[in-house]
Amino acid sequence: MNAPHFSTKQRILDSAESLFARHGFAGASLRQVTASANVNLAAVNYHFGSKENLINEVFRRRLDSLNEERLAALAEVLKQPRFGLEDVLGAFVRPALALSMAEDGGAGFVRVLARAFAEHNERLRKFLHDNYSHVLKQFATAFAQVLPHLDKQELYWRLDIVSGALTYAMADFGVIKRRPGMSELQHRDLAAEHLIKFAAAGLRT
Amino acid sequence: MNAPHFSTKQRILDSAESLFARHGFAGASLRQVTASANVNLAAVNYHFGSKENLINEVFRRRLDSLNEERLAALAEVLKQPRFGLEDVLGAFVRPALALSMAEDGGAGFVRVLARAFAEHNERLRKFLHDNYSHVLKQFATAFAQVLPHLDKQELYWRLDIVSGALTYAMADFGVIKRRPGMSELQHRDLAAEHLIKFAAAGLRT
DNA sequence: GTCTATATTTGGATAGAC
DNA sequence: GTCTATCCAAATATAGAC
Repeated sequence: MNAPHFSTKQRILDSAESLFARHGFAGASLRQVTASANVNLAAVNYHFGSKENLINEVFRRRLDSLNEERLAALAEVLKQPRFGLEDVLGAFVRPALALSMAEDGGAGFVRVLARAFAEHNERLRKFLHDNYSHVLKQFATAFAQVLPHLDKQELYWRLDIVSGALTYAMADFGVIKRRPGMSELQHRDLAAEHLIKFAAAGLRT
Repeated sequence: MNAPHFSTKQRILDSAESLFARHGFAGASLRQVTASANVNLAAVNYHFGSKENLINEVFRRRLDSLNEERLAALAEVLKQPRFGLEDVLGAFVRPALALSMAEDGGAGFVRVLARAFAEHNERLRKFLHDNYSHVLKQFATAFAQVLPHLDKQELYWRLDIVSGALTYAMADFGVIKRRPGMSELQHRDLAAEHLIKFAAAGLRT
């Protein structure tokens, strides 16, 4: 009859994610994090070594699965004989949107992601590049196929801007309440449609 | 033969703007700011009273004129017998885009603005609301005229999301180098066109 | 693996001389 | 208006008992 066990590490990650979303990486202190997680201050350094590494692990926990889902969705799209810009965008947007509307705190993480874009932090960019650049690469290849008129350099900066704007928008979408009489799924699909149309306009022309 | 005189206050504001853009409000310390401005540490509290108030003044210095320009551009639009969504968006986007491409450090400020959106900081939101809510209000009225199918609540959250995404995109546009053989003005107009199309897609439907 | 206690650094703010 | 010196709070990190 015990409550399910949540490890100290898990609780630290949950609290850190939530506090980083609300106050930023520099703005949230380890004291706030450990207090909110009901663990001892020293636990962070024991489990993660440093605040910097804790930040990395907050990203890794969600990005490993999020990016797997994105790549799986992209693989499905690529199987189709004819696919368009909206299909590729869907593979990028839908998994993140699902996360931003999840019950388990995923909404907080998307806001952390949005912060990471706004920060342009060198150290963080390096970590993300080291661990997930293959995802960006595969998407860039797919985008190049459906946007053949853009040269490589132009494509890259547009993707950078559009993914940032999209992430920002998704971070806010998590907060939007759905219309009464609309199912969770309908709400998500409608949001995805809007976002995809939004992003497509930023990439085409 | 003296170099033009820049006051201590000006230099502090310049340095603060640049450092807030790069490291965030919590991430940039007053020691960094004063060192970069070549002024004494105590000067910040003498001239501004507190770090919090320094942040406010960094915003005020640019937003007063930026928002004036936006309102003037909007007034021009409203004079026209028939105007559309793109016209209203242009009045919002073009002055900010000009700032983001200015020589005098305005690019840094647009990145500070983007951070403010990502932060969702309560105190900062209150300051911006207290000082500039009349601008948002006038634009919201104009947007309501060209988007009559959206109810008030829906319009408001869309404006919030779109203006955040736009600001994020503009912050990055400042860094984009223009194509060789394209004038400064052509480059800016092209960027504005893209951004307006981008935002229009997020608002229509 | 978790705690208390503490070392060390850094940051915001102020007092008081000039 | 500007400087030096300093106070005090808060932060990261670690040492060592349990």
